[in-house]
Amino acid sequence: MISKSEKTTKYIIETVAPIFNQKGYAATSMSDLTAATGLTKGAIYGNFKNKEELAIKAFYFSINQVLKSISTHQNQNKSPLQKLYLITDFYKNYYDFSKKIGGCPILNTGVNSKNQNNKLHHEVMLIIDKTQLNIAKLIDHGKELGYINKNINSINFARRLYSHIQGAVFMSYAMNDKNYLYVAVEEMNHIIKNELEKA
Amino acid sequence: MISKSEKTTKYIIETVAPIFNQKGYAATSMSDLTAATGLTKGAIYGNFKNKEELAIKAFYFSINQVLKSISTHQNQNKSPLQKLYLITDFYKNYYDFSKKIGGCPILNTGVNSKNQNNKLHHEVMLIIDKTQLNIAKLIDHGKELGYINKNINSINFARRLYSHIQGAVFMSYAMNDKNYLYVAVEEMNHIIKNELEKA
DNA sequence: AAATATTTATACCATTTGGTATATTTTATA
DNA sequence: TATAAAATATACCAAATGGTATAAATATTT
Repeated sequence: MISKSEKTTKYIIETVAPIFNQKGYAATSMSDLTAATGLTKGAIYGNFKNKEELAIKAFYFSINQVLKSISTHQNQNKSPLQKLYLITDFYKNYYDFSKKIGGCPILNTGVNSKNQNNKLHHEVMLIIDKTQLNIAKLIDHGKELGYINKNINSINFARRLYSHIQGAVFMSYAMNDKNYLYVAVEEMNHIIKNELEKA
Repeated sequence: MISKSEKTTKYIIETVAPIFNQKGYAATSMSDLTAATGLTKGAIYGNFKNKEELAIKAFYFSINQVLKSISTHQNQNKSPLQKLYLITDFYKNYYDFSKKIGGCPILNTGVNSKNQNNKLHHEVMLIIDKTQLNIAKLIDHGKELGYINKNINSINFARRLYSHIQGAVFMSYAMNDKNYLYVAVEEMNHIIKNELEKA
């Protein structure tokens, strides 16, 4: 059975995650967290060692919301090539999706933690590496099944794709304009079709 | 003649700009600024109304360093098409260039100021708009001179280019890897050649 | 060089910061 | 239901926060 403390721990992380995501670690104060949760510092420090531990767990929570949603979206199709298209398709709604969780955790924490919080920055790099590797594996799988051109470099293509996506994520965020995402998705779909798909 | 106070005002802005750029407005404290400049709060508040005014002037300084360098780089050639290639070429060295000024001011301030400091965020949007418009004008000029395909949408192309660049800027920054910039520049040059240049 | 104006340093302000010791309340066990 | 255990609230801490009044030092003007 789930204990009370486990529930509040979870509650704190969920409540606090969008705040850390939006403001960044340094700019988020303990009073921001107590105000949002309705709990006191005693309660928070009873469940977490310090602000940093909470920030890292909040980052995990935020990023897992993204990764889970992508994964669920991809389950619509078994084909690795179609799963690739489902990734770009996912980002069509990423402006509204990320808004709900306080922005893109990779973009925000990637920028905010650089030269500021090594642990957080390290986590960001791990997630990016992992995500790119997953895309590369998808491409490899597509090669095996004969859908994807064998003479393209999987990891390099994955990096290009990810870079392209994050550019549109930043632009739509900074400019309050979903269109950057729509256009980038169209462009990426073209690239997948022209460079990846076997004629 | 240049007065003493004008010199110190300039000195403060220059010294402080990379710090605001790196840490963001909220996470930069007055003691960060006094430590970096070697001046006291009295001196700083004698030259600036408050922290925000200094932050905005520091942002102008940082962004102007970027814009001036691009402009200078572009002066190598008169042709609008070649000037476009000189933009992408400029970003080949942007990892090292931006490192010297505390990172990309557009990326960093774009992320840090969102939902945090409306004045700064507004400035970021203005600069992005202005930059995209300049690229679009370059394309228009290329059309007039007959180098560039007339049936492509200038501003839309400019937005795509800028989005692409910022994606690579973010990735190289977050991952400490210049290669994202190199690859993106190659890709953009291809796109310019294939979509823009008249056959 | 003397007088004036400006700039910088010092010392202070109330408020907030992250964090903790302890008292109180709530939860789980017997 | 009584008791032990765990979680939360209260009250506090020293240090740091942005900002200011004023005194001291430095430029500028006459």
